[in-house]
This record gives sequence, C-alpha cells and structure tokens, in this order.
Amino acid sequence: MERYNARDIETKWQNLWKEGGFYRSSPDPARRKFYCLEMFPYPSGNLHMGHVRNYAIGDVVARFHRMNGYNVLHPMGFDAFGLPAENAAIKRGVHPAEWTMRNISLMKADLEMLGISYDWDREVATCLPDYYKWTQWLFLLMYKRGLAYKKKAAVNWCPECNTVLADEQAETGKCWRCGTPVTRKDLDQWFFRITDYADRLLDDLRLLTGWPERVKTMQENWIGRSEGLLIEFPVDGLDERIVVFTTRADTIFGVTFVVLAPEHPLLEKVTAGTGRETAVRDFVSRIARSPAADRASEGASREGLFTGRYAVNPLSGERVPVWVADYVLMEYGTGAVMGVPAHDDRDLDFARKNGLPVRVVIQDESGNPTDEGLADAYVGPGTMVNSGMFDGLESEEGKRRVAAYVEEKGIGRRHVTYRLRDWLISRQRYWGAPIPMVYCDKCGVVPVPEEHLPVTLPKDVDFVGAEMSPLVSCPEFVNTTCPCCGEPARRETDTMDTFMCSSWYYFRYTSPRETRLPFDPEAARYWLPVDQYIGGIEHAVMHLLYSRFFTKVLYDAGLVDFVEPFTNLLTQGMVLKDGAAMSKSRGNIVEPRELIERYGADTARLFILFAAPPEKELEWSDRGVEGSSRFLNRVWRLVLGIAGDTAVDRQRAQMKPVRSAADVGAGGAALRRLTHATIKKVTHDIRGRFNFNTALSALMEMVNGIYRYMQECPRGSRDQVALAEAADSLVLMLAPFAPHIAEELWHRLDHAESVHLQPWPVHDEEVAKSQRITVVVQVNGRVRDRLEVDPDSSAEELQRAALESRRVGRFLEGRRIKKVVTVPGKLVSIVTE
RNA sequence: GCGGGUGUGGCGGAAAUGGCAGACGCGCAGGACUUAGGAUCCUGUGGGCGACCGCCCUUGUGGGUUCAAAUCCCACCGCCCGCACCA
Repeated sequence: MERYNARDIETKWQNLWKEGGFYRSSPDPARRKFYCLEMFPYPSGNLHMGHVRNYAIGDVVARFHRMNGYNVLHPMGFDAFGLPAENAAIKRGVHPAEWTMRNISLMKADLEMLGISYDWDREVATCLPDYYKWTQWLFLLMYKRGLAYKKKAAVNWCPECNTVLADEQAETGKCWRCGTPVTRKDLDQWFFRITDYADRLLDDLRLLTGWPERVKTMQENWIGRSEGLLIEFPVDGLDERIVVFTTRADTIFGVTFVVLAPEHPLLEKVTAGTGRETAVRDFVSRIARSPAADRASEGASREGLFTGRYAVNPLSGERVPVWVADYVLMEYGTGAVMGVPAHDDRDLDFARKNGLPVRVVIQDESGNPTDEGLADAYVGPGTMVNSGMFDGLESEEGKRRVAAYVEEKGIGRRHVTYRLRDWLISRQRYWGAPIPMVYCDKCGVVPVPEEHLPVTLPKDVDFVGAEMSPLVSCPEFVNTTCPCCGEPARRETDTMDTFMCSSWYYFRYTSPRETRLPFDPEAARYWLPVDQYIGGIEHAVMHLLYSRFFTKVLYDAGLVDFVEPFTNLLTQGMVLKDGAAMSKSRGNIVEPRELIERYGADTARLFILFAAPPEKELEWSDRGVEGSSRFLNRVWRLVLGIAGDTAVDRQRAQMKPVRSAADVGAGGAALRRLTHATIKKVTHDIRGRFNFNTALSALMEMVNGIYRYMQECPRGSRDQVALAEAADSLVLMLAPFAPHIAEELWHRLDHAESVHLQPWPVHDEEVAKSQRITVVVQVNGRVRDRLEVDPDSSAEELQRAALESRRVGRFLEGRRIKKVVTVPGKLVSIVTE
C-alpha cells in the first residue's frame, strides 16, 4: 500500500487551496457570519510553539464553523511596529523596516506551512503607511473627543528600552518586555483619558459572559474602583486644607496623624516656616532618586519625616501632626492620607516606627481590640467607639453617617477613585506610528489635519541609542509648517505605543483596503463583533483593556453599534517542556519548522490539540508527537483500504439514515452505531466546550472500532454502505484538525469537491443509540453485578432483574432489604439492613 | 496579604447534570509477522491479596451530606498564576 507522505500531501493541497482562494471571505447578509480571530503575532522572525498552539486552535474553530454553514472571517496579520526591530537596527545595522518585512515573510511562510485557513487577502501589517495612517486618524479622533492630552508627569521609564511605559506595561515595577526595573522620570507626555471610561469598562464586564472569569477579575482588579470620602483637614496656622481620601470614614476619630506624599503640592507650603525645610527637602529628593519598584513594594521601609506643622481633624477638632512619607503615593487618591494606626496595617507600622499614638475606634462584639491589647491593626467591621456623636454605630452605617455629616458641613464629599490611570501612549522610539501633532510658536499645539495623514516615518535616521526619539535628530521630519498659520513649526517626535496599533486591527480586517476611514462601517456592522477571540492570558489587562476602550470610543463616535469587541474569549495555556516555558536560555525549545519537516503539519497540529484541553498548560512530549503521527498513519491505511476495497460495489451512504434492515449487512448496524455516536460526541466536544482532546480521542476510538469491524468481518461480508459512511464521516470530522490528510483521503474516497466545503456530518439519534446497555447493580454502594439490558427498560424491569441476579443474591442472603434506588439506564442500588 | 486556578496510574490526560474512576494516547511487559525492526498487528497493564471465581484498597489530607462523592459542603496542605504600601 502507498505510504503516507505528509509533506508531499501538505504542499500539494496548500498550493491548491491558495490558487483556489479557498478561504477568501466576503459579506453575505443571507448567511450567518462567524468572525474567528487569533491574536496577531509580533514578527520576530520565527514562529514558536505558543503561536502554533494558538493558530491550530483557531483553525479548528474556523473550519468547524465553515463546515457548519457559517460565513467565516478568519484573518491574519502582523503587529509590526515595536522595539526589537529598532534594536536590531542598532545592533546589526539593518533598517527596522527591512528587518520587519523580512520577518513577516518568514513567519508568513511558517503559517502557510501549517495550513491554517486564513484569508490572506485581508492581511495587515501595522507598520505600513496605509495602516498607521488610520492609527494616526484614531489618535486625532481621541484628540477631537477630548480624550488625548499632554501633561508633564512622573512616568515609568525603562532604562533598557530607553522609553516610557504605560502603567499596565510596568505592572510589577518591571518593564513588560525586558523585565528591567523601571525608574521614574518627569516628562511631558501624551495620555489617553481611559479613566473617563473606567466605570463603563468595569460595568460592561457583566456583558462578557463568554469570557473566562479569571480575565474579568484581573480587569476588575486593575480598574480598582473604590468608593469613599474626601475630607478636608485644615492646616493649623495656614489658610490651606489637606484633602485626604478614605474608604474608612468610620475610623476618622482614630486619626492620630496625616501623611503627605513626597510629591504633594502642598508639602513645601506646609513645611515653610517650621525650621524643618532643609530636612524635608533632603528627604524628598532622596525618595525621588530611589527606584520606583522599591517604593511600590509592600515590604519597603515606610520612611517618613515630621513636617513641623499640624492639621485639624474636622470632626474631633483635634490637632494632629502632618508627616511626609514614602508609602503615600501621589498617583492614588489625593496623595494624602489620614493616619489611623489602630485600623490600618501600614499606618500602624508607621506609627510604631515613629512613636505616634494609636487609638482604637472600632471594636468587635466582644469589645476588642483595646488600645492596650492591640497587636495587629484591626481592619474588620465593628462598632464605633471613642467617636463622639457617632459612638455605638456599626461601621457600615457609620461610614454613611460620617459621609452625610461631612457633606452637610461642606468639609468633604463622597468620591469614587480608581487604580486605573490614564494611558500613557508616547514612546521615545523610532519604529512606531508618529503622533500626528505639530508645535507652533504662535498657535501652540496643533493637530495634523486628516487630509495630511499619514505623517510618514522618515527612512534615514540615526538609530544610535539615546534617551530621545531618533526622530529628534532628523530635521527633515521635525521641521514643518503650522497647519494653522503656515509659519515654520516642529513636529512631535514621539511615536505611539504599539498597543495602539493592536487596539483596532480587528476592525481593519473587515475592510483592509478601505481608503476613506479606518474601516468601512458597513463591513464592520456585518462582521463585528469578533465571535471568538483566541490568545494568551498575558494580554488579560493590556491589549484586551485597551481594545475594549477603543471600541467604546468608536461607539461614542457613532462608528460602530456595539460596545464590546470580543464576544467570546479563549485564553490558551502555555506550552511547556520539562515543566517550564520553552525558552532559549533554558534550551528546551522545540522548533515548529523542524517538527513540521519531520512529521508534517497535520501531526504537529494533532498532537497540540490532543495533548491537553486548550485552556490548560500543555506539556510537550516527543513521544506524544509520535503517537499522533502513528494515528494519522493508521487513518491513512484504514481509509485507503476501504477506498480500494472493490470486492463489492461501493455505494455512498451520504449519511442517510437506515431505511430498512436490508440496508445493513452483518455487523453493519454496530458500525453505523459507532459512526453516529462518534459524530454526536465529536460535535458536542467541539461546539460547546472546545474539548479538542476528547473529540480526538473519540475519533481514535472510532478508528479502533472500524479496524475491529474489518477484522471481524471477512472481505466479502462487509457492509459497504456502513463502511463508506464510516470512512466519509471519519474524514469529515478529521478535516478541522488535520486538514491536509483529510483533503487527500476525501479525494481518494472518490469525492470531487474539497472536504473543507462539505457540511459537517449530522448524527441520527436512532442510529447512534445502543441496542444493549450495561446497568450496574450495587449492594450497599458496591458494584456486585452488571446487567446487559434494553436501553428502554423500565425501573420495574431493572429492579426485578437485579433481585433475580445470582451474584447479587449472595450479598443479600440473610439480610433484609431496606431500600432500592433505581435509575433507569444507569443503575440499581440495593441497601440492606 | 488579596484575588483566581489547580491537585486523579509511571506520564499527558478522561469521567455533560452526584451513578461502573482511570476513556484515549504515551510508556512498559508478553506474543505474532519478520534476515531484522525503533514498522505493523494482537494481548495485558492503578495498588494489594488470591484456586482467573473473586475480595479489599484507591481521585492531595481530615471530616461531613447521600443508597451513591473525583464531582456537593466544611477545615487543612501542596503547587501554579495575577495583583501587591491603592488609603
């Protein structure tokens, strides 16, 4: 028999699919659409296993839906702006554009080699002018809507990448890309007012029923909505008020000090005239120099200094000292906190270090804690004590009453604050979309008019690393004329965060050659939102939050009619080897290209889909790969054997249900049952739950079953109808997983059309149903016998059969039956005394 | 610390709603075919006992609910991930 040669088959079909434009898609209002999207890659030059897994999963989803009659959009492109290209330019002298475009073609070749069903006509690369023109257009949209603004702020700076980072990109005090601890820098930067959308980004998480709970929780925590109270503390001896934010208004009588952040604008004024000016200034500059990561960690020292000034507790009238300390962050709340050491861990730590008093104002039912017996801060709920007119109130009620009181007196108000900060989008790098703004001495900051877009990146620049965008030293780029007055002006030299490019690419795919707008609203209305988005969990906050924000802005601008871009989200697990993520330094990398060259794309895809469910981590196994290869070989030989079995006239069953007993020969009924039960199981596993591993195991069982049938029935007595149906069904169901071998075998089974254009097989419930099923009989919870019965046996019949069983009888001897539970189709459970 | 996840044979992993634990695959053992096989095909494979007839134990640990628990409840332990001075 002809051997299975994966590589030959794969290149053959890939070429034919390409020529036939097989996976091209266009809107068709008459058909249900399905937008299947995988996160597009950064073109680093080579595909890694994580990509393969991502795209293999996506391809099953896309192909499955196509076979189920959906009009499927399945595009691919490249997130092509970014630092590695620029670093390559500095290191090796290659131009970032050249480096990137070469990598794109390399990766595209890898993707094609995998046989993923992309509509390549819709390919986008974010670094091309006809794409980034629209990224710039969207920046202008943000600007017009008052959502883009420039401000000087202390921002995260990565000394390795030589650029600033958004908060989301410096999550643990380290650069998301290179892991270098970030430092603080005061810079004039462009921001997007994502905080204006904080509530909607939070509330609309409820709409995302197709998202993993985990991702929603991460976003919820990141947005960090917190309800509380702003309260003014007048400064003793000055006409100034320190405004603090607190979520624990019920503890206000426990305030024994007030703390300002080192960057607090009032600090200098407060300190002035106290004789402590120098000490405070020295302290502040020392803190400013320390790494941001140190300051932002809980284990840090909590250093502070008395400012020499006092503030007045607006409720108790008590004078409390004003301190400055590193543990208070200017970025959160008001940059000032009221110190309640008895009921806050950090305040207690700080108070103990600095000899400040501690006063308990909340106690539980048993009157704890007390000032004397306080070991740890008591942060739980309780009753207010030592709190004047509020004594005796339960803490939640106390919060409300204090808030009402403060608002009535005009010394504060209820306030909601967020952890989320505005999105810093400036980058001091070359390889990004230029921010389309111009600085004119006369007109100030002026946006580039839409009709002048794109602001093109100049090709000739000096990349030698500096702390400023290489564009600064490119006079042809910088020098321009003011769009308002026509006088000489300077261009903005920072480029945009690449996350901006990736926040809207799924819109562009719907009409990638649109020239009047970033996307054709008509096409977007048909295709969007994305029905299934698939990618890594690492983007849970960054990319996915930004994309949601963009979508909401586009909605507000009337460009789209939905508020969430991704209806269903699947976060695939990592690919591990020897228990750890594949990495160069660890030396545990498996190269997809080598794998494909050795076993073929179908084997590679099959193994990845079989080894673990998509959401879980996948432990790589070279042996497992061999197993998948063996399975495909088994399928190959089986189907070819059936196709070549000309002993009897072959009839195509075409999934028609059995009409009469005459349709089915010896053993044919059992084979048909296997076929239809497998169709049922595989369909269910793919559709609802993406359990590709169990779907594949069902196909393996089916193959085993067909082999058994062949072995049990000699050549002449086989049921050709049932066999043809089995082979057809098997190949059809294999098509989404291993598209090349399925296509080849489909043609070998004498079908003229592509397997990928066939409808997904439908099972017949009657045929799938077993004639006999096993019902277990338990005595006192232990299985004592198994009954082979008709699936429709009634409870009474089952019970009678169970009690008649000799095996069961042995365990019933001398005992009285107390109870019998019968579940038809499942079991009979007998309980004795 | 807070939030989320996870724990099942030698390994990857199965067990829709509580109802035969260990599907499928890998590995291993034995056999068949072979000059040979690391190809292919059969058989066996959680642990223990035992006249292949079976019995007992077993889903991180300890309790509980139930005729029945990997699955539900309570407490604990391990590992993984995210956030982490957020007032």
